[in-house]
Amino acid sequence: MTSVEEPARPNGRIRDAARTKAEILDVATREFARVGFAGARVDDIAALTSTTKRMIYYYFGGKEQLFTAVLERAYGVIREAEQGLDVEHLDPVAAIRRLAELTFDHHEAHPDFIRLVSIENIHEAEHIAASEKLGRIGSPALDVIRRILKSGQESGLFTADVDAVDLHAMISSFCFFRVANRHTFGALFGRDLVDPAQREHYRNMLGDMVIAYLTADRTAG
Amino acid sequence: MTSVEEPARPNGRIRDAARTKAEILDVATREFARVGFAGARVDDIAALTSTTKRMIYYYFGGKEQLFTAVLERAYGVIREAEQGLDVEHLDPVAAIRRLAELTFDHHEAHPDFIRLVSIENIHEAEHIAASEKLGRIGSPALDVIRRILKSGQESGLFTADVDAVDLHAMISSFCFFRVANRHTFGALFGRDLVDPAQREHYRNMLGDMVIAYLTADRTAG
DNA sequence: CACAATGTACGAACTAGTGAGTTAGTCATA
DNA sequence: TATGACTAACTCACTAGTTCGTACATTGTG
Repeated sequence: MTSVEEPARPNGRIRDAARTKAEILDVATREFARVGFAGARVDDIAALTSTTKRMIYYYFGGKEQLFTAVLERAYGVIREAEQGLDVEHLDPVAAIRRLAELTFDHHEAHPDFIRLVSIENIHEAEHIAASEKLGRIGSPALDVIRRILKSGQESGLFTADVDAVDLHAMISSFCFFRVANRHTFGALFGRDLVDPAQREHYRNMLGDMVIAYLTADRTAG
Repeated sequence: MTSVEEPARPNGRIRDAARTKAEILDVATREFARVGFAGARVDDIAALTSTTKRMIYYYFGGKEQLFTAVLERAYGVIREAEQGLDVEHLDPVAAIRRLAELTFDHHEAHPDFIRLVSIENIHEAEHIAASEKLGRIGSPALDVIRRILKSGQESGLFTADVDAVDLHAMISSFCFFRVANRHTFGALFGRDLVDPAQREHYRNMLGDMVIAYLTADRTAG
């Protein structure tokens, strides 16, 4: 998330378009994540900024476009995290585990992002579809998975028939569910999946699961 | 007048409280699942029924309680499906796979339920918390998992340190994500996780993953 | 000055919820 | 079985309060 404390302005410039836009995005991210798109109020978002509602319309055009801008930035953050991943020097097993843990850590650290994605799915990804920016971004994680998978399969460590997108879905499933469904799961089963005391346990469980799947003998029917 | 306590009016059902309530619940389920709690309009729900908005307030008290009633019924459906599960005669590996497939099938067959759960998580499970009915229901699936797990661990087929709630979370993760995040995943990675042609593939993948995890050798660090 | 950036005030449309009255079905009793 | 009291089920019209969006005025800055 871009921080509000922007470039140290020597003289306190009152007018700063970039800062105003960033502040609106910060607040809107929090509000949309908190109560959803329909639940969020443009007036409330404006009130939580140091500017006015007029600026939201001036810079973003409307509530819908504001939400799209929020999504674009949120996806940008995870893409950046994935890009910073360096696993080329690791063996395939360790590399996959490291990648899974990156997803695990990112999802845990960004519950607002998880909520936004849940919300966007309720809206059948219409904002992603409407966004040029989001339409054509790939996923660095996917590229990494492809490379690790290939290397692992060539060396015979991994079973041959595993697809990169599928593996990404598997890893995301676990990490996403743990954060997204924390509340219903906790209420129904009395267990907080995001309890800090259980963090290492679930982090290991994810890695174990993925590695077990990748290295399992699948001959038995 | 042979007064049967069943109001068995074959078709002349002008006034039928049970029917009216059920119809409201049906429509409300669809609407809440479609556009979320805040996005749903009581007037719209009423318009989609053959009764009036006043009846919603008459029977349910308000929008919030209507949503809770919708959730209660939706959770009841999956509980029933779980209750119908008969895996006692199977060996642990087959039993776990069968259970996982039941979850897989139910989630796929009830996307509205998945959406409602997503929505309820955005609301931090406040309706579940407010519901007496939902507060004290257990999960038949969990009981089944406990029994299978114990048997599998005693016979040495499964690794010893796996917990039933954790395994349930793992299975649910995969099944839930596939349906809930279908749209964003599809938009970003160009793959429809609920494509009928891929159904068997993902169904097998789930079983393979769970069994691999349960039977993996976890000695290597 | 020109124009980007910002603030104020307002309104049309919407939205959850209600007040008040009506009709259909039940039941006790003569 | 006819009648009238009673109540659950239902209809209609209304309102108080929101909510998104905008017209218009103003201010700071290069």
